[in-house]
Amino acid sequence: MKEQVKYKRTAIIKAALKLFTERGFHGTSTAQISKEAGVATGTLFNYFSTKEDLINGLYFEVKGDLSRTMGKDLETESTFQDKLKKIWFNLVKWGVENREEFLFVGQFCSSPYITKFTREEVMKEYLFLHKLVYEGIKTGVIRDFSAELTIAMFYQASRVVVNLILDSDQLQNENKIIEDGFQIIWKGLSKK
Amino acid sequence: MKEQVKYKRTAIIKAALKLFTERGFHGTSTAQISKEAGVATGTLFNYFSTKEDLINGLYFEVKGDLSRTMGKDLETESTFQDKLKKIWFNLVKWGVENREEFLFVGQFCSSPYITKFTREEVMKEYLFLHKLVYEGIKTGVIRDFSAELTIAMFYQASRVVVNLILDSDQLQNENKIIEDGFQIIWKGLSKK
DNA sequence: AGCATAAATGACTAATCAGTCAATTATAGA
DNA sequence: TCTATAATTGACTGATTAGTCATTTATGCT
Repeated sequence: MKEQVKYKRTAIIKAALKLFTERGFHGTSTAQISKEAGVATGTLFNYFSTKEDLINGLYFEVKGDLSRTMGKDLETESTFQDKLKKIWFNLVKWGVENREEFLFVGQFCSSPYITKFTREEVMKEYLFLHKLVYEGIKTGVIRDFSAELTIAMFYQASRVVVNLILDSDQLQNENKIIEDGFQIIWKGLSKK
Repeated sequence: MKEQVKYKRTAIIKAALKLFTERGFHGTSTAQISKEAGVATGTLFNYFSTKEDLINGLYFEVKGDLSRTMGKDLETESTFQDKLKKIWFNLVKWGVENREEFLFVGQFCSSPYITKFTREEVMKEYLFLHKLVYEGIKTGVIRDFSAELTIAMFYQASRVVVNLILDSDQLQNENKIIEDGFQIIWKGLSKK
Protein backbone atom coordinates (compact mmCIF):
# COMPACT_ATOMS: atom_id res chain seq x y z
CA MET A 1 0.00 0.00 0.00
CA LYS A 2 2.91 2.33 0.63
CA GLU A 3 3.59 2.27 -3.09
CA GLN A 4 -0.04 2.93 -3.99
CA VAL A 5 -0.17 5.82 -1.52
CA LYS A 6 2.90 7.42 -3.01
CA TYR A 7 1.51 6.95 -6.49
CA LYS A 8 -1.75 8.74 -5.73
CA ARG A 9 -0.01 11.62 -4.01
CA THR A 10 2.34 12.02 -6.93
CA ALA A 11 -0.55 11.89 -9.39
CA ILE A 12 -2.35 14.67 -7.52
CA ILE A 13 0.80 16.81 -7.32
CA LYS A 14 1.47 16.33 -11.02
CA ALA A 15 -2.10 17.13 -12.03
CA ALA A 16 -2.15 20.22 -9.83
CA LEU A 17 1.13 21.42 -11.30
CA LYS A 18 -0.22 21.11 -14.82
CA LEU A 19 -3.54 22.81 -14.13
CA PHE A 20 -2.20 25.56 -11.85
CA THR A 21 0.30 26.66 -14.49
CA GLU A 22 -2.34 26.52 -17.22
CA ARG A 23 -5.18 28.21 -15.36
CA GLY A 24 -3.90 29.62 -12.09
CA PHE A 25 -4.76 28.75 -8.50
CA HIS A 26 -8.36 29.94 -8.27
CA GLY A 27 -8.89 29.09 -11.92
CA THR A 28 -8.39 25.43 -11.13
CA SER A 29 -10.98 23.56 -9.07
CA THR A 30 -10.10 20.69 -6.78
CA ALA A 31 -12.56 18.60 -8.80
CA GLN A 32 -10.55 19.26 -11.97
CA ILE A 33 -7.34 18.27 -10.22
CA SER A 34 -8.88 15.06 -8.94
CA LYS A 35 -10.20 14.19 -12.38
CA GLU A 36 -6.85 14.89 -14.05
CA ALA A 37 -5.12 12.77 -11.40
CA GLY A 38 -7.62 9.96 -11.82
CA VAL A 39 -8.81 9.92 -8.22
CA ALA A 40 -12.05 10.74 -6.43
CA THR A 41 -12.74 14.27 -5.24
CA GLY A 42 -12.43 13.17 -1.64
CA THR A 43 -9.04 11.52 -2.13
CA LEU A 44 -7.30 14.83 -2.69
CA PHE A 45 -8.31 15.92 0.81
CA ASN A 46 -6.83 12.77 2.33
CA TYR A 47 -3.40 13.98 1.25
CA PHE A 48 -3.86 17.75 1.52
CA SER A 49 -6.24 19.15 4.09
CA THR A 50 -7.07 22.23 2.02
CA LYS A 51 -6.41 23.58 -1.45
CA GLU A 52 -3.90 26.01 0.05
CA ASP A 53 -2.11 23.11 1.68
CA LEU A 54 -1.83 21.48 -1.73
CA ILE A 55 -0.24 24.47 -3.41
CA ASN A 56 2.20 24.91 -0.54
CA GLY A 57 3.21 21.25 -0.76
CA LEU A 58 3.62 21.63 -4.48
CA TYR A 59 5.72 24.77 -4.12
CA PHE A 60 7.89 23.12 -1.51
CA GLU A 61 8.58 20.08 -3.69
CA VAL A 62 9.29 22.03 -6.87
CA LYS A 63 11.56 24.57 -5.21
CA GLY A 64 13.39 21.79 -3.39
CA ASP A 65 13.97 20.00 -6.67
CA LEU A 66 15.25 23.22 -8.21
CA SER A 67 17.67 23.95 -5.38
CA ARG A 68 19.06 20.40 -5.45
CA THR A 69 19.53 20.53 -9.21
CA MET A 70 21.13 23.95 -9.03
CA GLY A 71 23.97 22.84 -6.80
CA LYS A 72 24.67 19.57 -8.58
CA ASP A 73 28.25 18.54 -9.49
CA LEU A 74 29.60 21.77 -8.08
CA GLU A 75 32.56 20.18 -6.33
CA THR A 76 34.16 19.15 -9.64
CA GLU A 77 34.60 22.82 -10.58
CA SER A 78 37.62 24.64 -9.23
CA THR A 79 37.44 28.36 -10.06
CA PHE A 80 34.67 30.67 -8.95
CA GLN A 81 33.73 31.38 -12.55
CA ASP A 82 33.47 27.68 -13.32
CA LYS A 83 31.29 27.11 -10.29
CA LEU A 84 28.97 29.93 -11.26
CA LYS A 85 28.86 28.67 -14.82
CA LYS A 86 27.96 25.21 -13.58
CA ILE A 87 25.10 26.65 -11.55
CA TRP A 88 24.03 28.66 -14.61
CA PHE A 89 23.84 25.57 -16.79
CA ASN A 90 22.10 23.57 -14.06
CA LEU A 91 19.50 26.32 -13.66
CA VAL A 92 18.81 26.70 -17.37
CA LYS A 93 18.78 22.96 -18.02
CA TRP A 94 16.31 22.44 -15.21
CA GLY A 95 14.01 25.12 -16.61
CA VAL A 96 14.10 23.77 -20.13
CA GLU A 97 13.61 20.16 -19.05
CA ASN A 98 10.93 21.00 -16.46
CA ARG A 99 8.81 23.49 -18.30
CA GLU A 100 5.77 23.24 -16.06
CA GLU A 101 7.79 23.44 -12.87
CA PHE A 102 9.68 26.42 -14.28
CA LEU A 103 6.49 28.29 -15.16
CA PHE A 104 4.94 27.34 -11.85
CA VAL A 105 7.81 28.84 -9.88
CA GLY A 106 7.63 32.02 -11.95
CA GLN A 107 3.91 32.33 -11.44
CA PHE A 108 3.73 31.55 -7.74
CA CYS A 109 7.02 32.78 -6.28
CA SER A 110 5.34 35.97 -5.12
CA SER A 111 1.85 34.63 -4.74
CA PRO A 112 -0.27 35.23 -1.63
CA TYR A 113 -1.28 31.55 -1.54
CA ILE A 114 2.24 30.53 -0.58
CA THR A 115 2.50 30.95 3.17
CA LYS A 116 5.35 32.69 4.94
CA PHE A 117 6.25 29.37 6.54
CA THR A 118 6.66 27.58 3.20
CA ARG A 119 8.64 30.49 1.82
CA GLU A 120 11.05 30.43 4.75
CA GLU A 121 11.46 26.66 4.65
CA VAL A 122 12.32 26.88 0.97
CA MET A 123 14.75 29.74 1.52
CA LYS A 124 16.93 27.58 3.77
CA GLU A 125 17.87 25.39 0.83
CA TYR A 126 19.40 28.31 -1.02
CA LEU A 127 21.89 29.35 1.62
CA PHE A 128 24.80 27.77 -0.27
CA LEU A 129 24.27 30.24 -3.11
CA HIS A 130 24.49 33.15 -0.70
CA LYS A 131 27.68 31.71 0.75
CA LEU A 132 29.19 31.31 -2.69
CA VAL A 133 28.39 34.90 -3.64
CA TYR A 134 29.81 36.28 -0.39
CA GLU A 135 32.95 34.26 -1.07
CA GLY A 136 33.16 35.68 -4.58
CA ILE A 137 32.87 39.22 -3.29
CA LYS A 138 35.37 38.64 -0.47
CA THR A 139 37.99 37.17 -2.77
CA GLY A 140 37.52 40.03 -5.20
CA VAL A 141 36.41 37.88 -8.14
CA ILE A 142 33.07 39.64 -8.51
CA ARG A 143 32.23 43.25 -7.86
CA ASP A 144 31.10 44.39 -4.45
CA PHE A 145 27.40 44.93 -4.99
CA SER A 146 24.77 43.86 -2.48
CA ALA A 147 24.57 40.05 -2.43
CA GLU A 148 20.79 40.25 -2.89
CA LEU A 149 21.21 42.30 -6.04
CA THR A 150 23.89 39.99 -7.39
CA ILE A 151 21.92 36.81 -6.74
CA ALA A 152 18.66 38.21 -8.06
CA MET A 153 20.33 39.48 -11.23
CA PHE A 154 21.99 36.12 -11.82
CA TYR A 155 18.84 34.12 -11.14
CA GLN A 156 16.54 36.29 -13.23
CA ALA A 157 19.03 36.29 -16.08
CA SER A 158 18.84 32.51 -16.14
CA ARG A 159 15.06 32.76 -16.27
CA VAL A 160 15.28 35.13 -19.22
CA VAL A 161 17.31 32.54 -21.11
CA VAL A 162 14.93 29.71 -20.28
CA ASN A 163 11.95 31.80 -21.34
CA LEU A 164 13.55 32.59 -24.67
CA ILE A 165 14.32 28.93 -25.28
CA LEU A 166 10.82 27.82 -24.28
CA ASP A 167 9.23 30.48 -26.49
CA SER A 168 11.22 29.74 -29.61
CA ASP A 169 10.24 26.77 -31.71
CA GLN A 170 13.62 26.01 -33.26
CA LEU A 171 16.13 24.72 -30.80
CA GLN A 172 19.33 25.02 -32.86
CA ASN A 173 20.34 28.23 -31.09
CA GLU A 174 19.69 26.85 -27.63
CA ASN A 175 23.32 26.39 -26.64
CA LYS A 176 24.31 29.75 -28.06
CA ILE A 177 21.63 31.57 -26.08
CA ILE A 178 22.68 29.79 -22.89
CA GLU A 179 26.32 30.68 -23.52
CA ASP A 180 25.55 34.27 -24.52
CA GLY A 181 23.36 34.72 -21.48
CA PHE A 182 26.17 33.64 -19.22
CA GLN A 183 28.63 35.93 -21.00
CA ILE A 184 26.35 38.89 -20.33
CA ILE A 185 25.77 38.21 -16.66
CA TRP A 186 29.37 37.15 -16.00
CA LYS A 187 30.82 40.26 -17.60
CA GLY A 188 28.28 42.30 -15.65
CA LEU A 189 29.17 40.80 -12.30
CA SER A 190 32.88 40.00 -12.51
CA LYS A 191 35.56 42.49 -11.56
CA LYS A 192 37.89 41.84 -14.44
CA MET B 1 -21.88 63.14 -18.25
CA LYS B 2 -18.69 62.45 -20.13
CA GLU B 3 -16.77 63.29 -16.96
CA GLN B 4 -18.91 61.04 -14.81
CA VAL B 5 -18.52 58.22 -17.29
CA LYS B 6 -14.76 58.54 -17.26
CA TYR B 7 -14.78 58.64 -13.50
CA LYS B 8 -16.70 55.39 -13.10
CA ARG B 9 -14.58 53.59 -15.67
CA THR B 10 -11.44 54.76 -13.96
CA ALA B 11 -12.75 53.70 -10.56
CA ILE B 12 -13.47 50.21 -11.87
CA ILE B 13 -10.04 49.94 -13.51
CA LYS B 14 -8.35 51.12 -10.36
CA ALA B 15 -10.29 48.75 -8.12
CA ALA B 16 -9.62 45.83 -10.44
CA LEU B 17 -5.91 46.63 -10.50
CA LYS B 18 -5.74 46.63 -6.73
CA LEU B 19 -7.70 43.41 -6.25
CA PHE B 20 -6.16 41.49 -9.14
CA THR B 21 -2.66 42.11 -7.82
CA GLU B 22 -3.72 41.21 -4.30
CA ARG B 23 -5.75 38.10 -5.05
CA GLY B 24 -5.32 37.17 -8.69
CA PHE B 25 -7.81 37.07 -11.55
CA HIS B 26 -10.05 34.20 -10.48
CA GLY B 27 -9.47 35.07 -6.85
CA THR B 28 -11.27 38.36 -7.38
CA SER B 29 -15.01 38.42 -8.04
CA THR B 30 -16.68 41.05 -10.18
CA ALA B 31 -18.85 41.84 -7.16
CA GLN B 32 -15.74 42.66 -5.12
CA ILE B 33 -14.46 44.91 -7.86
CA SER B 34 -17.77 46.75 -8.08
CA LYS B 35 -17.88 47.21 -4.33
CA GLU B 36 -14.29 48.48 -4.19
CA ALA B 37 -15.06 50.86 -7.05
CA GLY B 38 -18.24 52.05 -5.39
CA VAL B 39 -20.57 51.10 -8.22
CA ALA B 40 -23.35 48.56 -8.67
CA THR B 41 -22.58 45.05 -9.90
CA GLY B 42 -24.29 45.74 -13.18
CA THR B 43 -22.31 48.90 -13.87
CA LEU B 44 -19.08 47.01 -14.38
CA PHE B 45 -20.67 45.19 -17.30
CA ASN B 46 -21.72 48.45 -18.93
CA TYR B 47 -18.04 49.25 -19.41
CA PHE B 48 -16.58 45.77 -19.90
CA SER B 49 -18.70 43.07 -21.47
CA THR B 50 -16.97 40.27 -19.56
CA LYS B 51 -14.43 39.83 -16.80
CA GLU B 52 -11.84 38.86 -19.43
CA ASP B 53 -12.58 42.06 -21.30
CA LEU B 54 -11.87 43.98 -18.10
CA ILE B 55 -8.47 42.43 -17.52
CA ASN B 56 -7.48 42.96 -21.13
CA GLY B 57 -8.48 46.62 -20.93
CA LEU B 58 -6.52 46.94 -17.73
CA TYR B 59 -3.46 45.27 -19.21
CA PHE B 60 -3.64 47.49 -22.27
CA GLU B 61 -3.81 50.68 -20.22
CA VAL B 62 -1.05 49.74 -17.80
CA LYS B 63 1.34 48.53 -20.49
CA GLY B 64 0.63 51.63 -22.56
CA ASP B 65 1.44 53.83 -19.60
CA LEU B 66 4.67 51.91 -19.03
CA SER B 67 5.80 52.19 -22.64
CA ARG B 68 5.08 55.94 -22.74
CA THR B 69 6.97 56.49 -19.48
CA MET B 70 9.87 54.36 -20.65
CA GLY B 71 10.62 56.50 -23.68
CA LYS B 72 10.18 59.85 -21.94
CA ASP B 73 12.79 62.63 -22.40
CA LEU B 74 14.91 60.40 -24.56
CA GLU B 75 15.68 63.10 -27.13
CA THR B 76 17.70 65.15 -24.63
CA GLU B 77 20.25 62.34 -24.34
CA SER B 78 22.98 62.16 -26.97
CA THR B 79 25.05 58.98 -26.55
CA PHE B 80 23.65 55.47 -26.73
CA GLN B 81 24.70 54.79 -23.16
CA ASP B 82 22.92 57.90 -21.92
CA LYS B 83 19.78 56.95 -23.81
CA LEU B 84 19.79 53.46 -22.32
CA LYS B 85 20.47 54.88 -18.88
CA LYS B 86 17.54 57.26 -19.28
CA ILE B 87 15.28 54.34 -20.18
CA TRP B 88 16.66 52.43 -17.20
CA PHE B 89 15.79 55.22 -14.80
CA ASN B 90 12.39 55.74 -16.39
CA LEU B 91 11.61 52.03 -16.04
CA VAL B 92 12.73 51.77 -12.42
CA LYS B 93 11.07 55.03 -11.40
CA TRP B 94 7.79 53.90 -12.94
CA GLY B 95 7.93 50.59 -11.08
CA VAL B 96 8.69 52.20 -7.74
CA GLU B 97 6.05 54.90 -8.14
CA ASN B 98 3.42 52.55 -9.55
CA ARG B 99 3.78 49.55 -7.31
CA GLU B 100 0.43 47.97 -8.13
CA GLU B 101 0.85 48.45 -11.87
CA PHE B 102 4.35 47.03 -11.66
CA LEU B 103 3.20 43.92 -9.81
CA PHE B 104 0.23 43.56 -12.14
CA VAL B 105 2.44 43.51 -15.23
CA GLY B 106 4.71 40.94 -13.62
CA GLN B 107 1.82 38.75 -12.65
CA PHE B 108 -0.14 38.88 -15.88
CA CYS B 109 2.44 39.33 -18.65
CA SER B 110 2.33 35.62 -19.38
CA SER B 111 -1.18 34.95 -18.22
CA PRO B 112 -3.73 33.02 -20.30
CA TYR B 113 -6.40 35.65 -19.60
CA ILE B 114 -4.58 38.20 -21.74
CA THR B 115 -5.61 37.53 -25.31
CA LYS B 116 -3.24 37.27 -28.24
CA PHE B 117 -4.85 40.40 -29.68
CA THR B 118 -4.15 42.50 -26.59
CA ARG B 119 -0.62 41.18 -26.43
CA GLU B 120 0.06 42.13 -30.04
CA GLU B 121 -1.50 45.57 -29.69
CA VAL B 122 0.70 46.25 -26.69
CA MET B 123 3.80 44.95 -28.46
CA LYS B 124 3.48 47.67 -31.12
CA GLU B 125 4.25 50.35 -28.55
CA TYR B 126 7.63 48.84 -27.77
CA LEU B 127 9.06 48.95 -31.28
CA PHE B 128 11.23 51.98 -30.49
CA LEU B 129 13.18 49.90 -27.98
CA HIS B 130 13.88 47.28 -30.61
CA LYS B 131 15.05 49.96 -33.01
CA LEU B 132 17.35 51.45 -30.40
CA VAL B 133 18.92 48.08 -29.63
CA TYR B 134 19.44 47.28 -33.31
CA GLU B 135 21.11 50.65 -33.69
CA GLY B 136 23.37 49.94 -30.70
CA ILE B 137 24.42 46.61 -32.17
CA LYS B 138 24.98 48.05 -35.66
CA THR B 139 27.12 50.91 -34.40
CA GLY B 140 29.16 48.48 -32.29
CA VAL B 141 28.34 50.08 -28.95
CA ILE B 142 26.81 46.93 -27.51
CA ARG B 143 27.72 43.35 -28.19
CA ASP B 144 26.12 41.41 -30.99
CA PHE B 145 23.73 39.16 -29.11
CA SER B 146 20.20 38.47 -30.27
CA ALA B 147 18.09 41.61 -29.82
CA GLU B 148 15.47 39.58 -27.95
CA LEU B 149 18.05 38.38 -25.45
CA THR B 150 19.48 41.87 -25.02
CA ILE B 151 16.11 43.51 -24.47
CA ALA B 152 14.81 40.81 -22.16
CA MET B 153 17.98 40.93 -20.06
CA PHE B 154 17.78 44.70 -19.78
CA TYR B 155 14.08 44.76 -18.96
CA GLN B 156 14.23 41.97 -16.38
CA ALA B 157 17.27 43.53 -14.75
CA SER B 158 15.22 46.68 -14.22
CA ARG B 159 12.49 44.57 -12.65
CA VAL B 160 15.01 42.98 -10.30
CA VAL B 161 16.00 46.43 -9.08
CA VAL B 162 12.41 47.55 -8.59
CA ASN B 163 11.57 44.38 -6.69
CA LEU B 164 14.51 44.89 -4.35
CA ILE B 165 13.47 48.46 -3.70
CA LEU B 166 9.83 47.53 -3.11
CA ASP B 167 10.81 44.70 -0.77
CA SER B 168 13.18 46.71 1.37
CA ASP B 169 11.75 49.00 4.00
CA GLN B 170 14.55 51.53 4.21
CA LEU B 171 14.87 53.63 1.10
CA GLN B 172 18.28 55.21 1.73
CA ASN B 173 20.01 52.79 -0.64
CA GLU B 174 17.46 53.25 -3.41
CA ASN B 175 19.65 55.36 -5.67
CA LYS B 176 22.67 53.15 -5.11
CA ILE B 177 20.75 50.00 -6.08
CA ILE B 178 19.42 51.69 -9.21
CA GLU B 179 22.91 52.85 -10.16
CA ASP B 180 24.52 49.49 -9.34
CA GLY B 181 21.89 47.67 -11.33
CA PHE B 182 22.62 49.77 -14.37
CA GLN B 183 26.36 49.24 -13.95
CA ILE B 184 25.86 45.49 -14.01
CA ILE B 185 23.63 45.37 -17.07
CA TRP B 186 25.61 48.02 -18.96
CA LYS B 187 28.92 46.28 -18.39
CA GLY B 188 27.26 43.03 -19.43
CA LEU B 189 25.87 44.39 -22.66
CA SER B 190 28.41 46.97 -23.82
CA LYS B 191 31.34 46.09 -26.02
CA LYS B 192 33.95 48.13 -24.22
C1' DA C 1 -40.17 72.61 -18.12
C1' DG C 2 -40.70 68.47 -20.87
C1' DC C 3 -38.98 64.74 -23.31
C1' DA C 4 -35.84 61.26 -25.29
C1' DT C 5 -31.95 58.87 -24.43
C1' DA C 6 -28.12 57.14 -21.92
C1' DA C 7 -26.28 55.37 -17.54
C1' DA C 8 -26.81 53.10 -13.20
C1' DT C 9 -28.91 49.90 -10.32
C1' DG C 10 -29.30 45.46 -7.54
C1' DA C 11 -32.28 41.45 -7.13
C1' DC C 12 -31.94 37.38 -9.51
C1' DT C 13 -30.23 32.75 -11.78
C1' DA C 14 -27.91 28.69 -13.23
C1' DA C 15 -23.49 27.03 -12.64
C1' DT C 16 -19.65 26.06 -9.99
C1' DC C 17 -16.92 26.03 -5.75
C1' DA C 18 -14.19 23.79 -1.56
C1' DG C 19 -14.75 20.65 1.61
C1' DT C 20 -17.59 16.68 4.27
C1' DC C 21 -18.84 12.15 5.52
C1' DA C 22 -21.17 7.75 5.60
C1' DA C 23 -20.45 3.86 2.98
C1' DT C 24 -17.36 0.89 0.45
C1' DT C 25 -13.07 -1.38 -0.76
C1' DA C 26 -8.27 -2.83 -0.12
C1' DT C 27 -4.61 -4.25 2.91
C1' DA C 28 -1.82 -6.47 6.53
C1' DG C 29 -1.15 -9.45 10.30
C1' DA C 30 -2.50 -13.64 12.72
C1' DT D 1 -9.63 -17.29 6.27
C1' DC D 2 -10.95 -13.81 9.49
C1' DT D 3 -10.59 -9.30 11.52
C1' DA D 4 -9.04 -4.63 12.40
C1' DT D 5 -7.49 -0.78 10.25
C1' DA D 6 -6.40 2.27 6.66
C1' DA D 7 -7.47 4.20 2.09
C1' DT D 8 -10.86 5.44 -1.33
C1' DT D 9 -15.05 6.88 -3.00
C1' DG D 10 -18.65 10.25 -4.89
C1' DA D 11 -23.13 12.14 -3.67
C1' DC D 12 -24.03 16.01 -1.13
C1' DT D 13 -24.13 21.03 0.95
C1' DG D 14 -24.06 25.89 1.78
C1' DA D 15 -21.58 29.45 -0.17
C1' DT D 16 -20.05 31.96 -4.06
C1' DT D 17 -19.62 32.90 -9.06
C1' DA D 18 -20.20 35.71 -13.73
C1' DG D 19 -23.47 37.77 -16.03
C1' DT D 20 -28.70 39.42 -16.96
C1' DC D 21 -32.42 42.57 -17.18
C1' DA D 22 -36.47 45.14 -15.85
C1' DT D 23 -36.60 49.24 -13.40
C1' DT D 24 -35.00 53.61 -11.77
C1' DT D 25 -32.21 57.75 -12.11
C1' DA D 26 -29.45 61.31 -14.40
C1' DT D 27 -28.44 64.00 -18.39
C1' DG D 28 -28.68 67.00 -22.65
C1' DC D 29 -31.39 69.36 -25.84
C1' DT D 30 -35.13 72.32 -27.22
